[in-house]
Amino acid sequence: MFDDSAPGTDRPLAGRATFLLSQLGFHVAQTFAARLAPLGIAPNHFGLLMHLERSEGNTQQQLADALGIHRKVMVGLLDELEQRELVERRRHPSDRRAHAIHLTEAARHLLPRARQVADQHEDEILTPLDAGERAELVAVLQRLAEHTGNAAGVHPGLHQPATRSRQPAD
Amino acid sequence: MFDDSAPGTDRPLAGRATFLLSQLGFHVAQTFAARLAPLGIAPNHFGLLMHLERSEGNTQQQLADALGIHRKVMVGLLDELEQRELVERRRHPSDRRAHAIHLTEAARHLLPRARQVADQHEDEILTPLDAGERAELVAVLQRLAEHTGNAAGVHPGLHQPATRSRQPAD
DNA sequence: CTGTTATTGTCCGGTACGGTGACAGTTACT
DNA sequence: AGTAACTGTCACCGTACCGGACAATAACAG
Repeated sequence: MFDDSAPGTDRPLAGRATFLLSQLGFHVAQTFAARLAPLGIAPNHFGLLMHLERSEGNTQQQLADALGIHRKVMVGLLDELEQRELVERRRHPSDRRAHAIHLTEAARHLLPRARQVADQHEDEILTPLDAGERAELVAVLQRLAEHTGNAAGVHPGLHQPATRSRQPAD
Repeated sequence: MFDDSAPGTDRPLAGRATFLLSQLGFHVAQTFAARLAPLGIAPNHFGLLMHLERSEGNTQQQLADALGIHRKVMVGLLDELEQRELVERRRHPSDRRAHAIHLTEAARHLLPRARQVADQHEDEILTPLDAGERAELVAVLQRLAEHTGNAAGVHPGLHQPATRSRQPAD
């Protein structure tokens, strides 16, 4: 595994923070998707549901803006969530061309479980670190994330297929 | 039943290390691909070229094993690199059915530039951190990466697009 | 009030990519 | 020799992304 540990000449990939971030980020996304799969949702669904919790009745356009994605992607996302009966497209009270998106009761039951999954996942990923190190890591990552210019809580890869159908076979 | 979820005040996504890792990892991959694009190669090409530097004359199968990908992916990767005249498929001295992969002179000229791009990229990403914090971050990330079980230096998303030149316009 | 323009949400088609199965050439084993 | 195993390649297929176009509705000018 640690074959290419050539010290000296050029820094190996595993010594670059950028590579580690990309590698870990990918792994985290993969495993989180696998953990979430039994609940019938993908990570992007989870993010959307969490956002919906605080923005009941918003239009699809508002949601798309908030998550930094295109309206078309929101259509697909909501289609999937609606099919799982986690959201409802109701009539918007003041704008009849828009939909007011609401969480269903099922979603309110699902969300705590999903959050628990996320907590377990986080705990597993951070196993090697103690509490202090975890807090410090989060603080550092937040500083880095802030510097990137990405809005807080907005995942730039939300348009991606969200790593679906990757059964926890590995 | 268990109303343990305080509505609206749960830990936001931006407070989870897993989300930050995924978000940052994606952003890093994106921007690195953009930075590497002018050189005519993608991040996975870069990783392969770096590996080839130390394993001249290996077969495609050996390379695929080392990078943790399938032989078929290696075919495509080498096709692209060969088209850019960065690698050569020579006759394997002892096994006539296999190819011996070698870097070209152009690749030896390109690699230092690519490494420089990677250094600049790393420096930009880590701008908010001082030298001590950077070293500590790398150390922590290495511990986490080791715990995931992924081989060091092997990017689990090597099969993914990761290659597309996403304009940093957004 | 009427007509024009902008917005919302949806659908459709082209395009590219990842993943799978089969295939020729070569080697290794009996 | 003859057969099994391996390497590298190709062709196929299902799927996801991206663009434009569209109906319905709203907002606004005159």
